[in-house]
Amino acid sequence: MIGSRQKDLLKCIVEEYVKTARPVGSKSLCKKFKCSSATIRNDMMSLEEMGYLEKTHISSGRVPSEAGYRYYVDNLMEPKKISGEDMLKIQTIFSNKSLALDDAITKSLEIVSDMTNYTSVVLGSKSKDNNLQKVEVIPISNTSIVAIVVTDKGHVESKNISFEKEIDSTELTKTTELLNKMLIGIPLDDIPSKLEFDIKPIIRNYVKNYEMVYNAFYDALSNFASGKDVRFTGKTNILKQPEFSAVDDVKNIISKFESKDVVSKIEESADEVKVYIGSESEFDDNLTVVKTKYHTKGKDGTIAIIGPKRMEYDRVVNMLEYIKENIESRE
Amino acid sequence: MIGSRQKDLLKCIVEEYVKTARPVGSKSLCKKFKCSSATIRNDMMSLEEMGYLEKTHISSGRVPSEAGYRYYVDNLMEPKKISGEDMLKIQTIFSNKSLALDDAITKSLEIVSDMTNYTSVVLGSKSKDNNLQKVEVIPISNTSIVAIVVTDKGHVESKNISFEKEIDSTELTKTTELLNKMLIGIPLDDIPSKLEFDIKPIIRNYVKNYEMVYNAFYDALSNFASGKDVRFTGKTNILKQPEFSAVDDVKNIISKFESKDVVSKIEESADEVKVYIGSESEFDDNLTVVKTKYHTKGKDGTIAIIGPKRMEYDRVVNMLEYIKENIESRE
DNA sequence: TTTTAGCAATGTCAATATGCAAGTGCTAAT
DNA sequence: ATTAGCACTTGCATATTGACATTGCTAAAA
Repeated sequence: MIGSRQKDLLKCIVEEYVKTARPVGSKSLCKKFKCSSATIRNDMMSLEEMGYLEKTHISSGRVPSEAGYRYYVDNLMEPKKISGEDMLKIQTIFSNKSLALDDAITKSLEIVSDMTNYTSVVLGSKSKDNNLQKVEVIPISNTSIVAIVVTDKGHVESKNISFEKEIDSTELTKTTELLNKMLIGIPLDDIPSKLEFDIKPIIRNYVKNYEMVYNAFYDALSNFASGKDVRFTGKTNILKQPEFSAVDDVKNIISKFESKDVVSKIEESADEVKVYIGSESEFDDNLTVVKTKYHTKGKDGTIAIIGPKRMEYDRVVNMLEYIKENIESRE
Repeated sequence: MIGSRQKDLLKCIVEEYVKTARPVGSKSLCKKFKCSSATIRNDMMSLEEMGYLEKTHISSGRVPSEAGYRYYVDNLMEPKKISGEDMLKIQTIFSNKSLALDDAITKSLEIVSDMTNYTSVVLGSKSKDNNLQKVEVIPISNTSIVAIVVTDKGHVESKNISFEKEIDSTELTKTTELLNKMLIGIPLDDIPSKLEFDIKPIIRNYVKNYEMVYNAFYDALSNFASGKDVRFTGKTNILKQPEFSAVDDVKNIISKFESKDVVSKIEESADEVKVYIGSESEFDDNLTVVKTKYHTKGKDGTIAIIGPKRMEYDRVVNMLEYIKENIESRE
């Protein structure tokens, strides 16, 4: 079992390493623990045997292992009160009522990125719990229109639709009316099937060229249902961290940020703030992702901070909690 | 003056260096020019004195200088017919009429990115020559609405607007009607001043709480006028090029791609395909930007390819020309 | 039983040396 | 105008070295 002084020691080593990015030697901890370096070394050895510490090479100081960070986050870390100044900045953003919630979230995470030098991500799911509020059609020319779809949560998507042949405007109006009559209030997810099974049979009967019109709307509406929206801030911040001084690492991380499946890797289902260290992150073994789901009337989403494993866990966790609170308490 | 064999030599050196990324030595060119390495060296020396070649160090082979590339592009490069296969891919995209032009452009540049391993950019200006077609207002709740603005070219922008107090729906309708009556057909650029000087005096008289409503619309509409839309493809492609093997270069380039003023650096005013080498690019001394403005009925924009100075100029220029043609000939 | 002092062992890191390969500039001969 | 020959310069990859940090172990001390 891990002893009490060993816990203190592990905590010290993690925090020291987070601060300096250099392996921590036994000598440097003598004063703090009022004992000799040999004693520290003995404890270090135990901690290493338990898997909490590692050496970069045989005669280096110790560095926390993934398990070490894990233990630190779960058992040792003390909540670090977010500074008054930082708190104020974030609060100011959220109390500015004229700022749309989405923008407030993005802005607050920009601040966190700046303060921490990590990368932050906002991931909003558009379709969650959204019902169709209105379909609008605006004619642009004889052969093209813009279809606009609005949900009851205020999300808007538009699609330019071009037709092969000239389109009759009364046909369009009819179709639009029909769509509005039958689809208002329907959850976005249900729309594709509703279109196929309820609308299609009707439209076929009283709109000529119905296929052309129907296909266009089908495209526009079902596209909308699946949209996800990812916003990174400070993508390059993380590259400033000293652990990423090798070209390949840098390229690797950047290309992971650009990759298509970023959404699935970041999306979070837990309601509390959770910490995924290294391999736990499913993202990159050298990175830690701290994230949480937020939940508002209008929208669910994920906010996340991405940094090196050597991260200021206490600070980041608290900031994220604070932002989550601000998001959710803003009615 | 630059002699005829020297021109051939410069051409060879550029093309060889583009292919191999290694300084070109005199010996390697003997066979091709049917003379000894010493002769080549003499010519190389002249070319160096004229500023077209450089050495990386005193005993290395030669590398084209910026002026060398410039001369190559302006005088030596032969148009390299784009391969039938590549041509087909691009044509297929553009002939698919159901794909919106915007998407076709993006897709075709994705292909170019893949084929060349450079980075491509599409930059569309939203406001250019766009006139307001319609303003729509959709109520979401008692205190919030979505304002939707559509232009005659089919661009759509929406903005969520929250009000401090409950909003009267007839007030909104009145305002919307007024806006539509007075603004339809007006170029987007002129809208902010029109709002301020023509609309404000009227609205003040017959809408109570007019300030709240006015400000919200002012925000939404003037924001719209200034939007630009940038889409990168293959941001990390360029990092695969061997010249970017130093961490700092990589970080530097990535942060330039992320920076806010990317638009102004990429935007092009010339109608032909133009090549900006190194410092000419105003972007980064180690990069070349090949770009052109395209012009369609609906929209102007810029397409660009970003690569190392050591770029396959002939190939890239031709591809861009081909895509430009495809864009513009698609009525 | 726990802690400590002392010491050999082992690794990093930076500076220095060494040899090889590539390619040049110059000179004198063709 | 071209060429052959040669001394010279540099990069690069590979060892060599010494200074330094830190460890593990052992045996003595608390």
